[in-house]
Parts: sequence; structure tokens; C-alpha cells
Amino acid sequence: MTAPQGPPSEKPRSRRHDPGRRERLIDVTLDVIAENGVAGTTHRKVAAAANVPLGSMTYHFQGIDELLAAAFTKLADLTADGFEAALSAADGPRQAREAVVGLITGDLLGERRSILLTYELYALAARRPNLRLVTDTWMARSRAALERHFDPDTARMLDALIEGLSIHRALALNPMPVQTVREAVERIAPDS
Amino acid sequence: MTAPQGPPSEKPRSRRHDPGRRERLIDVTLDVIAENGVAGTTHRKVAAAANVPLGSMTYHFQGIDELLAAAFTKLADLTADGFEAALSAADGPRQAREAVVGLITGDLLGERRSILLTYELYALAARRPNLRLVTDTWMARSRAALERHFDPDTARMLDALIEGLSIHRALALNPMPVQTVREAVERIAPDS
Amino acid sequence: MTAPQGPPSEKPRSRRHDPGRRERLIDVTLDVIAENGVAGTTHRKVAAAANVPLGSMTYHFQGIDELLAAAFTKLADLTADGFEAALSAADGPRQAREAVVGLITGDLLGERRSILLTYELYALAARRPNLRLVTDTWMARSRAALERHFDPDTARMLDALIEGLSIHRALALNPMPVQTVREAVERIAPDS
Amino acid sequence: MTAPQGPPSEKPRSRRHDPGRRERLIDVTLDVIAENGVAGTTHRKVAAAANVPLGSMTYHFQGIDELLAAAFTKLADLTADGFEAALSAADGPRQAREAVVGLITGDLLGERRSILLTYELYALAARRPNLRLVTDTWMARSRAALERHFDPDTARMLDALIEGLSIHRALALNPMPVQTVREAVERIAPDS
DNA sequence: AATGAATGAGTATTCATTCAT
DNA sequence: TATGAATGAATACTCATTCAT
Repeated sequence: MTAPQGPPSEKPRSRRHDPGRRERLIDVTLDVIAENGVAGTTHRKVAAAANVPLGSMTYHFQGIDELLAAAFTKLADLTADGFEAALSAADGPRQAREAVVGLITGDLLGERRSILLTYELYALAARRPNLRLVTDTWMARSRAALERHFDPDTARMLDALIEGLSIHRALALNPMPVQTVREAVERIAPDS
Repeated sequence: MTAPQGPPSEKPRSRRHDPGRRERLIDVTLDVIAENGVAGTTHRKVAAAANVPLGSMTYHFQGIDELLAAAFTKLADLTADGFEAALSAADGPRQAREAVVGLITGDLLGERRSILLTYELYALAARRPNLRLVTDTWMARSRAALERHFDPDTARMLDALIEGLSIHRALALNPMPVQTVREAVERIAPDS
Repeated sequence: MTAPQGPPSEKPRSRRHDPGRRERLIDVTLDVIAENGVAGTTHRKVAAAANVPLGSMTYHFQGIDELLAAAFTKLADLTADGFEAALSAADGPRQAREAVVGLITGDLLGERRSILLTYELYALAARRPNLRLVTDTWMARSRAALERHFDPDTARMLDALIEGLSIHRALALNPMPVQTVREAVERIAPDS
Repeated sequence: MTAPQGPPSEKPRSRRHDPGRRERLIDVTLDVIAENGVAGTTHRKVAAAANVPLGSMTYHFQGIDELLAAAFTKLADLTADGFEAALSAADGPRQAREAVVGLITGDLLGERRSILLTYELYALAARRPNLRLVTDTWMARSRAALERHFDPDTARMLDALIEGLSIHRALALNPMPVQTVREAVERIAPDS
């Protein structure tokens, strides 16, 4: 299981043919995780879903751990990008609050697939130090984005509230209505 | 996997008669999940951890799905019990809020295991309808316990806040201080 | 379709006194073989089909080999009984020939279940000396019954013809018409 | 399971490159079925007999069903080939009849294996539609080969007679003498 | 006499990974 | 460089049988 170590240099990135295959594999991996969970994600399933020969999986990725790490890194990066974009566009606390409401009830965080992938990431990160880096970075970016509009404590509270509301909206049989979400956000971050 | 160290003459226990084995297997399964994740939980690991022959696993549980379901059901039941107990003991909104703060900031080591198991449950429940029943029941019980002290909307908000704060405390490098937790709870559920 | 495993299953009725159980188990075993083949016949399936506790299987039969032997012995005995009865009732070669036609095209040998069980017996008997005894006895009885009406050589030929025609009728998409069967019998055993 | 005896230095064969392995596995499977029956034919036994790693079995065949189907298809094809060849070589009804006698009474050792495998096929085909196709094709080819020399009805009767006589010769303690076989064939297909 | 519980050997199959080409 | 074939370890699960009660 120990990865045979080559020269401890940068990534080979010598993919002259079919560049973008690596990227495609990462995207497909997220789909496979969303459908089967980390437990059910295998080289075979990913290769089949990406229409790529099995033998090429370990050619592009050292092992399945690297594949999972790459996939979750991309998930975190994209999600944090969306988060930042939404908050950057807001002007003033009122708009910022509304942006938060939109993130919770909208597609980015609210999407079933995203939430689902996030659980999988959390569950895995708890046992994989390299993924802890991913989640830490993600949380830091979220908080920083919130701190553009709110004081640090409020930002952290809001961050946690977003997390909890997103999860409950995804799990609950009858999700909390938008108006209640707005009310919660306002309680945590009232008009000063 | 280090061999469990004990007195040298750790006999394999005359196992022919072993009442309560089923219950013990469920407990051990939660330990194995906490350590290895659902993805890494196998009949073999559970059997070894419980000092039980492998063939005994599918005698007591139809398959590994039933084993996982039983384990997560127990987790949900026990956690909800503790949740209810803490809130039942509270007298008046002030004590109720403090009970909530206590639940969020409770014993970190023990809590870490719980949170970790909860991710695994969420990730699995997303794909297993029978586990959705477990999470639904759990959420309903939590909300009902909160509604003993708070109005329904506030109860739902608090429930989500608890969820988010617990997760972030478990994931964060430097967890949110208790005082900030208390402040968040008070903002959501202010002194009427 | 899987046999109910383990303790949580429905209790099979208090069957403490159940005379004739052994006989019932033999009959049920033939049904199970007919449906699943020898390869798919297990103590569990028979016990479930007979609504009998698993542990009682090896109480009534030394092992699964004895169970199979008992079942196939009964099959052979019953079939030979029917064979003898049909031929005993015949008076004169004409009626004997017609009896043979009836056996080939009728229910006793023609029945799908019987033919199917017979294949299984033949396949097993090839490797189990104790079952060779069963097939030998069966063949001897058939031949003796035929020799009541035909000379020894003709009897053996007829016996083989019956065998082949029964099989082909069972396997063929469009079975040979009765009239052709009759013609074949008459060719082998002509009106002297 | 006797170890295959050879020169003491029977190397495990540098197996990494092994073209024709699939075909060899099919042949070996027939041997294993002949010796152990379908019920006793396992991936392990076939892999061991073919000196091939266990994991290789499901690489070459989707599952054990596909392996069995491939093996029985080959059996049917080869046997029908021999049948056709023998009858094609015959010139005129007299030679054709003699060819049939030869097929029934042919080499006992080799024949025994064939008959035995045929039972297994029949027993399995009764429950597996894909194997019904194999037996149907086989029967059709046999009949067509016989119809080169005999009228359709006689061909079908002969076909059944061959079946029955082959089985009885394989099962009987003292097999029917060749002369009696010849007599039976002549009765079914007399010199017009 | 009868059986629920237990057990270790065995089953088909899947898997990440290796390697010769 | 890319990959089809191969491999051994692991997986969930089934089984005939044993045994304490």
C-alpha cells in the first residue's frame, strides 16, 4: 500500500496526448462518488464512467487515494469560488445577508449532490490528514468571504449556521422555508 | 492492525454460548466505523474486534447492510436520548440555552467520535432509504425536545445551529470558544 | 428467495411433535431438487420449504448425502411402481405396446419434473456408488416389467427407446407426436 | 485431487503472458465438470486444474455461469461435429446404420465422459434458458445429419434410440452387446 | 428427542495495482 | 506513452455440520 516513491519533484505533468483526460477523470470521479459514495468508488467504475481504459487510471493517478484527493480538492475549490463570488457581489450588510440566504437555499450549497459530496468529504477528511488541509482551506476561505461583511465572531457563527441549515434542508422531509432561513440569518447577523 | 494486547493467556473465550453477542456486535461495529469509516468497515474487522468468528456475522445479521443499519440506529437512539435528557433537565429558557451550549461544546474526545459517526451516517443515509428513516426520526426527536422550551421556528433554527457548530468545532483547527457558542445560541433564541 | 437467516426470523411454529416429518422432508427435497438442481439443494432450502428448523435436518439424516439418496430412492421406487402397474394391467402384446406409448407420452415419465429429476439422478449416480444401486434396481425393474410381455432383447431395446423418447420429448421444442411414438414402439416390438 | 505428475522441476509457468488461456480454461472446465459434476465445479478447482490464478477466472469469464455455458457450448459443438462427420462419411443406408451403431458403441472410456457431461448439460439446461439454445441446436444438427440418410420420422426415432441406448450402455452393469444394438438400429431403420 | 446458536471451511466475485508490450 | 491482460489479496456471503441445552 506504500506508494513507491520516485524523485520527490513536482508532478510529472507530461501528458502530451489527450490533455484534459486527467481533468475529466476528476470530474467523473465526483459524479461516481455522488452516486456510490466513497465506499463504492472504484477505479473500475470511474474508468467505465469516463470511458477510459482501466489501466490508465493508475497511469494518471498514483493510486485511488490521489484520485479521491484530487476530486475533493476540486469540489472544495469550486464551491468556495462560488461562495466568494456570491459574497463579493454583495454591497452592504443587507445584500450580504441576502447572499447568504441565497447560498443556503440556492443551487450551490443546496444542491443535493453538493451536500452529499460534502458529507463524504467530511467523513473521509476525519481520517486523512491530506484532506484535512482541503477542508481547512475551504473553511478559511468561507470565513474570509464572510468577514468582508461581518465581524469575525458573527462570520464564524454565520458559517456554522450555513452549514447546519444546508444539511438540514438536504435531509429534512419538508425543508425549512426560505423566510425562516432569512429570519435565522438576521438573528445571527442583525442590522447593527 | 496491532494485535490487541492483554495478559498473555488471553483465551479466545469459550464462545459456544455467548448471549448478548448480537448487541455486542452492534457496539463494536460503531467503533469500527469510527475508526475506519463505512468504506473500511468489513465483516472481518468487526468480527476480529468483537472476538467472534467470521461466520457468525451473517448469522446474526442478514448482511452487512443490516449490520450498518443496526449500528446507526443505535447511534441515533443513544444520541437522541442524551439530547432529550439534557433538555428535559432544563428548567426555563435560560437553563435550556445553557443545555444547548453544553451539548455543542461537550466532551471533545467523545464528541469527536459522535460527529465523525454522524458524517458517515449522513453520507450513507443519502443513498439508503432505510437509514433515512433513522435520520428523520432523530431530527424529529431533537426538534421535539427543543420545542419543550422554544417556539417551533426557533427550535428548527437552533437545531440547525447545533448541527453546524458541532461540525465546525470538530473540523476546525482552533475550535470556537464556548463564549462565542453561547452568544450564537442567544442570538438565535434571545430572552423573550 | 434467500432462506430466512438467523434469529430475528419468524418462529416456525412449535413443532415439537411431528411424526412423518422424515417422510415429508424426503418429498420436499425432491421438490427442491426439481427447482434448484442438486447443485442448489441445501439443508437450508429444504428446511425452509418444509417449515422445519435447520438443526433438525442432520438430526433426521446423517448428512446431505443421505438426504439426497433417500430422495432419489423414493423417486426411483415410485416411478418404477407406476411403470410396473401400467404394464401389469396390460393383457397381450398389443395392450403392452399401448401401455409403453402411454408411459412415454403420459404424465409419469413425460412430466417435466420427473425427467428433470431423472437427469439429476443420472448425473449424480455417475459419481456416487450408492446411487448406482438405485439406478440399477430401477433399470432391472423396468426391464422385468417389460419382459412380462416381450423377449429379453426386445425388452432392453424398448427400455432404451423409452428412455430416449422421454428425454427428447422433454427437451424438444415441438415434441414428437404420439402417432410417431407408437410407430417407433411398433418397429422395435412388432407383432410377432 | 492428485498432483499432476511431471518432471520434478515443473515450474508454475511464467504466466504473465498466456495467450489462449481462455480456450484452455474452457477445456479444463469440461474436465472438472466430468470429474466433479456441475455441483462440484468451482472457480478454484478450474483455476487449479488449469494452473491459473483464481483472480483470472472472472477476468476471462463474467461469472461462473458464463464459464459453464462456454464449456457446454463447446461440448455440444464438438460432439455434433463428430456425429456429423461419422454420418457424412457413410455412403448408403447400410453404412449409415453401421455409423450409428459405431456412435452408440464407440470408445467406452471417452464415451463415458461424454455421456456424463451430457447428463449434466441436460440437468442444467432445464433451468437455464441460454443452455436450452445449446441443446436445441445440438438436437437439430443431429437430426439433420440423420436425415441425410433416413426419412424425417425415422431420423427422429433413431435420434431418440441413440440417446437411450447411449445412456443405458453407460449406466448398465453389463452393457448391451453390439449385436443387439445393431439389431435395434435395424428395426427402427430397416432396409427399405 | 429436538433445536437454536454457533463455526470454520469454502464460494463467487471485486479490487487496486502491476507489468509486458 | 498508454493499455490490455494479469494477479493475489480481500470482500460479502453460504454452507454442512456440530453442540449445549
